[in-house]
Amino acid sequence: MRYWLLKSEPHVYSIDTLKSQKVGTWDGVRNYAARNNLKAMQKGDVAFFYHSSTKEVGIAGLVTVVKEAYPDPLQFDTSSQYYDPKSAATHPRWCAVDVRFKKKFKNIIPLSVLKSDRRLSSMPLMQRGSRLSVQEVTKKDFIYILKTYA
DNA sequence: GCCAACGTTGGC
DNA sequence: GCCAACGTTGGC
Repeated sequence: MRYWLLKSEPHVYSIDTLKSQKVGTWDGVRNYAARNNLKAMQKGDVAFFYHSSTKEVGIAGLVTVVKEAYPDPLQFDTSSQYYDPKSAATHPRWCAVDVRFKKKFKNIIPLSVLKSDRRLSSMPLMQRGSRLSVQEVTKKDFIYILKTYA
């Protein structure tokens, strides 16, 4: 079992949206490193739902992976902003996973709080310029964050 | 295959 | 809105 962090801009897709859907599709990832992480996710893995580019930047809650990587339908949808003309149906370039809502924290765990915790300084999230939207989190860091801040 | 230009991400 | 970081594109 592995642990992850999934970034989303809440005005596009928020934890509240997922909560009302119960199960949602994590699609639109168009970065190879992030995609490779999506592919590595397994059913039952747990991930932080992270809100980016918003007033309250930070970890909003928890999700579980319910469907492992499959071709992201949006890459073939010419009306989607995620359409990729270079992706062939026979060799899809991008993938999506399905996640189930697990928990919304009472309060978002702010990025600023995580950054001020020296124990977490090695997390990719803390590195300047780290833009990866799908990151792996070590078990140790994941449990520590849950216990300490959630 | 190099590398400059350009685009995007995302915190602040 | 600024700007640093970094991925992608495309000319050569």
